[in-house]
Amino acid sequence: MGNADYEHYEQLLRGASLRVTRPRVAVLGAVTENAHADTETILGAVRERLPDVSHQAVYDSLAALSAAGIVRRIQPSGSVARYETRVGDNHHHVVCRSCGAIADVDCAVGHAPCLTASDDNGFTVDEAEVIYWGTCADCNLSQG
Amino acid sequence: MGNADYEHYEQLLRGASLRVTRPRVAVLGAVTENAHADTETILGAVRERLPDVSHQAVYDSLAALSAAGIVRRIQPSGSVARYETRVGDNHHHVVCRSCGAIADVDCAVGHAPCLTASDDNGFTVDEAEVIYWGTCADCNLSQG
DNA sequence: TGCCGTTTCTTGACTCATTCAAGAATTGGC
DNA sequence: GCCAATTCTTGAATGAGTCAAGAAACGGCA
Repeated sequence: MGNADYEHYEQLLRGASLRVTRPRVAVLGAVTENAHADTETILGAVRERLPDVSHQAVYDSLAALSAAGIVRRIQPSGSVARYETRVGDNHHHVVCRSCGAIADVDCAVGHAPCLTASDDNGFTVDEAEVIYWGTCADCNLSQG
Repeated sequence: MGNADYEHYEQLLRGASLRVTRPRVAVLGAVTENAHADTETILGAVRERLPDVSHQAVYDSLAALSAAGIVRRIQPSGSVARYETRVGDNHHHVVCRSCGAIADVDCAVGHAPCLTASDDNGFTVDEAEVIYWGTCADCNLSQG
């Protein structure tokens, strides 16, 4: 994580009116460099830089960053929480049923007809989340 | 749960080559009568009928029914597992961010263009799951 | 209808991601 | 630099879900 990165992360935090703390900057860096990583992986990555951060600080940072919309939290059924910094472009995810691998997918139709916010059952919808389930290339191979 | 119901559930189980046990029939009845209920609610409903079922039997039954495709398990981020018997019609769900309420939604475009199984990033996709996030009517009212 | 192997259920312990709580340290406005 | 507010550390607690071993129930077969 170079100095330019640090300044970029600091900007993102300040832009969201969040205090710039070392754990938060490190968490943001770790999520950027480890798309779709779970909390434990992020904790490990953060500790390479700040060996003494508590797991709670990482949980708190992830919660603050998620609430601010700087990172996005995803949690497919049966998985622990995972995080990514690609936000605001309404992309979706493919999840491997076999090994849990996750990859990004742009909406096949571009402007997301399924995803139009509408009024259903009295609900006011503001977001649509799509998860594609299947098998990744590696698992396809190893299973014949 | 009348006798006709019982026979219907029994048929479903046998049709999937599952043994017909009292816990399974009761679980299937409970899920049918409590769409989108979580495991604890289902356990409660089952115990009205079979006061001594173990929670493990309910977990096992739900797993067997899910694996057989008789019930569908859904688990929006931040929620515990929930179950429904409406299967095979590729419908989706709206989830209230405020109270967690869930309602069914048919795909707006009918034949689900976003949901076409395709080959992305080397993944073989076999299912697409859509969750709409928003606020339910009750929560809209109480929040102004 | 009764027997037997297999599956399922009961009981109870256990896991582990996540949350809670209290006090210490850090941040940033003044 | 100072101070109030926020965030971090430490350590315990929560709770959905899983694991394991033995008992009971299911259903194919005689």
